[in-house]
Amino acid sequence: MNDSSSKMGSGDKLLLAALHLIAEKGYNGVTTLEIATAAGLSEKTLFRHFGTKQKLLEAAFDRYHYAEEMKKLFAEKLVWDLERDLLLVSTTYHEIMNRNRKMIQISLKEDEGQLPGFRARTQKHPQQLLEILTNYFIEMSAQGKIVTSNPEMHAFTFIIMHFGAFMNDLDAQKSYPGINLAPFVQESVRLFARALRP
Amino acid sequence: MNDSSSKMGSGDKLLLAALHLIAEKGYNGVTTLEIATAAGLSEKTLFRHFGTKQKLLEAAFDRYHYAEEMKKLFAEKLVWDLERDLLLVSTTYHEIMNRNRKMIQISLKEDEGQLPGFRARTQKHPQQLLEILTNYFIEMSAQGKIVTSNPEMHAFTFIIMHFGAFMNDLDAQKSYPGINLAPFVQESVRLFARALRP
DNA sequence: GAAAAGACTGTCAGTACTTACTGACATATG
DNA sequence: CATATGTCAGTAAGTACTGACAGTCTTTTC
Repeated sequence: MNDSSSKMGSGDKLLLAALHLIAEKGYNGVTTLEIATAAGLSEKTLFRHFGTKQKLLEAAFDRYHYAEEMKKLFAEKLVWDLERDLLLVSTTYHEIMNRNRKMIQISLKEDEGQLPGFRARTQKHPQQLLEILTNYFIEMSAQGKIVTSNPEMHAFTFIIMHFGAFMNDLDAQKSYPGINLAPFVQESVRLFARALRP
Repeated sequence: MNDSSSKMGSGDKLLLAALHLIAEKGYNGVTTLEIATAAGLSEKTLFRHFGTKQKLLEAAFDRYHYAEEMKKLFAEKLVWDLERDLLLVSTTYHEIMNRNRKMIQISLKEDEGQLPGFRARTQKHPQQLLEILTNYFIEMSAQGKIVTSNPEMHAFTFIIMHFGAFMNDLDAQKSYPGINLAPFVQESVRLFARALRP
């Protein structure tokens, strides 16, 4: 049950345990004692490090939230081949979403009131991706390589589809347990490419 | 803040208030006093009706969970015209998901441990739909009306796409606030029909 | 190398607050 | 009278958080 390979400092052990447990049972569903025990430490140590339970969560968020600039990520990598680029976009999407998996779980469970700014940060990536993909579709359409009557809606459709798949995958108790991500990504990209071909 | 039109019985007022608040703040994030007050009643009345907080939630679930047999719903309505049928499937999907909106929010926030059987029931519809749509694609393919190399995966893709859109719409703080459901449904169906055309 | 100092942690007892839940009694409504 | 509700006071448990003290381990210093 314990991520704490013995080399980690106490602070990190606590942060990881907190992230793990809060993602699973919600902020109000976990006690500070539980978190400390899961980290293999005493409750006292938890408070010595972070002062309050709230600050512990905030610290965990600051420490383990990955936020790259996506535009740079794509600026050089797009090769203006539809299927190839869509595959790049979707795998990148799933990579980032997976890295922020726990964060996303938490922001789904807690309401905005108690976690100021939490949502905004977990939603940054999806929004950037939508912009990028919309512009990509517009340019591809101008180049005559695809047909899009509505670039933004199509970009949204593409991303929200992967968002759905990600959500389904997020939970141990998922709705569609038989389906894995990798083949889905492949097939969905193929499908989309077919839909947009001139 | 109050749904309680004066004609409702106390029991229902409480159930609705509970549903509303738990969906918003989570089971552990709401107190019995809050629920009772929101219903315009005293806490005592709450306990007289339901005994415990747990039973209140369970009662709310039993009372407000809509679970029709989807197969019957579609048996007569499908007309074997791809675009028309996909539109029917997706609008029906969104209708049912919307009716169970609060339930789904709750089952997302709480972990399985505390709500036995909750998940299973909110996931019943999606699973039935996948079956129906898969069989539909197989039959349509046999009739030569569409091309599907992988009917189940394509059915999954279609549904999970709408699931994603539903999730995005579920929250006040959604990731893509500019996009409405109705036009999305239209466009996504058109797109899908294009992708599967022979 | 021994000793002293400092940093980190555990134990334990305890406080203050919240919250699910109860019992006794009064009130209203039909 | 019967049923449904409100008020109020109170209990028992859980939980975030604190203070005092002791132990261990590492680092510094003579």
